[in-house]
Amino acid sequence: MYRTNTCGELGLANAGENVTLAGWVQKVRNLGAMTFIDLRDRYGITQLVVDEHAEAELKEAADGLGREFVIQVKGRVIERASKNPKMVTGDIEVVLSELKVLSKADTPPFTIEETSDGGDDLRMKYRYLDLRRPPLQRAMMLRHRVAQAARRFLDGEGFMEIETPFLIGSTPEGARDFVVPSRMNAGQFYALPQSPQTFKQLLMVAGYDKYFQIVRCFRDEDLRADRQPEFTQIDCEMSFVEQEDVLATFEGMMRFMFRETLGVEFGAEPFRRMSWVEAMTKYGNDKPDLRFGMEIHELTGLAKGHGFSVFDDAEYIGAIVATGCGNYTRKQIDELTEYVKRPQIGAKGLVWVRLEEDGSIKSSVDKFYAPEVLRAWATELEAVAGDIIFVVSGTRTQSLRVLSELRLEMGERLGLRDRAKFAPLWVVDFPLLEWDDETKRYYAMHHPFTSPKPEDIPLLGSDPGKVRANAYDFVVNGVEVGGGSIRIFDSSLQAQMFDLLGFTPEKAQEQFGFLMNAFRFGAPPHGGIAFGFDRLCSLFGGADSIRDYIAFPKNNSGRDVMIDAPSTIDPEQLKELCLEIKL
RNA sequence: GGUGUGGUAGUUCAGUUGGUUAGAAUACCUGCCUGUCACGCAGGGGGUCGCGGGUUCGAGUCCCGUCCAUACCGCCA
Repeated sequence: MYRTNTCGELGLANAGENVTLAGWVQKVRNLGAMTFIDLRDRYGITQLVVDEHAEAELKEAADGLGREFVIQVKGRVIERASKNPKMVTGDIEVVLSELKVLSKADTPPFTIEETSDGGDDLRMKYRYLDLRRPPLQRAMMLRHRVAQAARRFLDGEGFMEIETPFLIGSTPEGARDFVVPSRMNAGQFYALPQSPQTFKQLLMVAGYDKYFQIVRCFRDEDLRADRQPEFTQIDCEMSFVEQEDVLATFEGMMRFMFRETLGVEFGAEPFRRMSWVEAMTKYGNDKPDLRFGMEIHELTGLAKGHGFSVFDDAEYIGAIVATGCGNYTRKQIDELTEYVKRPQIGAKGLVWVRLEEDGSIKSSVDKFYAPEVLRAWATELEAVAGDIIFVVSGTRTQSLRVLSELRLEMGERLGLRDRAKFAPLWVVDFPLLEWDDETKRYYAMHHPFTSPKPEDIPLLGSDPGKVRANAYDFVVNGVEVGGGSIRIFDSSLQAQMFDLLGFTPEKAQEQFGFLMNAFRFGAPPHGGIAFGFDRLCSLFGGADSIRDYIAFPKNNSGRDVMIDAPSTIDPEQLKELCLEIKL
């Protein structure tokens, strides 16, 4: 037996016991006649002591230890002479009688501590060392708990966990596929799934009316802090349901998971709902952060026609109110102006109106607007003395985007985006289609199997851009945590959708024939949702990046710097696959 | 594909207007130390200043190119 106890569990109650411990050497403190060793495993740290009574051999063994050596020790638990209240095991220590080195260790390239001295790149290269650190261990534990909570809830609701294949066919719609060459079918390729979408729909046809899977998905697109080429979804689908049934079920799941993993309760009120149009109009964004207000208001009517050509020529003029920021200095305003003028945001400028405490009004456009006009803006915006109004103009789309970014930045500056606070939201009534100017065609905003709202079906022929979908996103704190839809289960409606999306019947048959064929054999009405599991974990953990919640993530260029992948392959392998590389 | 930021000791960073032998902290090694827990004290070793080119009497520092990392934009049905 390698150990009788872990390094996190011994306390005063164990005093006097003879124990065997094993773990990694965190730190050796040699005081001359006595030596302290911090022994670490994933449960905690226990202090070992080699005292003045120790035999020379033991003393020597202790002095020969280095950081991260793996050792096994035997000794007796005693109450400490000087306790450490900062440690869980700080009341006791283990007086050693035996010490055995199980495995020596090179000096690690960075410190294995709560806060490491290593940079991101280095820690990624030695990920297995970084994973020894408490923050990463907490993250992995949180991920485990989130997964188990989801499984417990779904199992309790009668959902079955069913696996779907990773080697599937490529579909050109949507994100780029990762492809895998087939040796046995020379010249042909599998693709890795971007999601198990079509398979879960086939499972519905097969009669497994409540399915879920915590499943890896693959997308060959550029990375972000919250985007990895392989990521995990909690993928769910149900039959004989309408949108309300799906929302009710998964609102329940989210409440359960927040309660189980964080102890957060949301009260009896149902989660807030907002149409896509409302989200875009009031927040400039389809995933609004509702931890704070600061809604966008349109000023086009009030601000146009006063001789200020920037506004007079604009398609849209909109504003937000920063409460209590009327004392902003020129420097602070300039900073914000620079912020919104950055190329990623792309504002042309930022107009401000300050409502002074004495009732007067100052603005950057005083030349063009009389105080009464500015006061009318303030009334429209419900701004009061001490507030500042920021106004942005341009095209509607661009201005809303700028206002959205400005709102989030102001929320950040004013400390309104509290990580301990959670604002859940369903965004509903998404448009079914999105027009693309470049290719002059409609694309499915969600995916081509999303059903239109029944009352909007007549518009499919006349004004497809106006058709709303039975699609919904689950948003928390401005993060899109999940999304789904009620699917089309009627072959003729599906054919109409493919036609709208520019598929010829032959092309549709070629790519999605398996699904359409299946629908001919009795398809139940169905719908579902998928949650971004990594994002849920980072949301629960209060982090912006999902990388800390993935044991072995890829870096910004999609590389695994630890195993150095991707890499070239052997010419023999290429030959077997009938592939030739031309760069 | 694009924009910003960064690359100097094992590690995290500083390095002035271009100027003597490139520094600090930490880690590592040696010695001392009986209550440490960020142990302490004394000493020591450790550098292709990412790489390539250019300007200059002289480049870590300026210029050009390139590679790597990172955040974002495009992209992500």
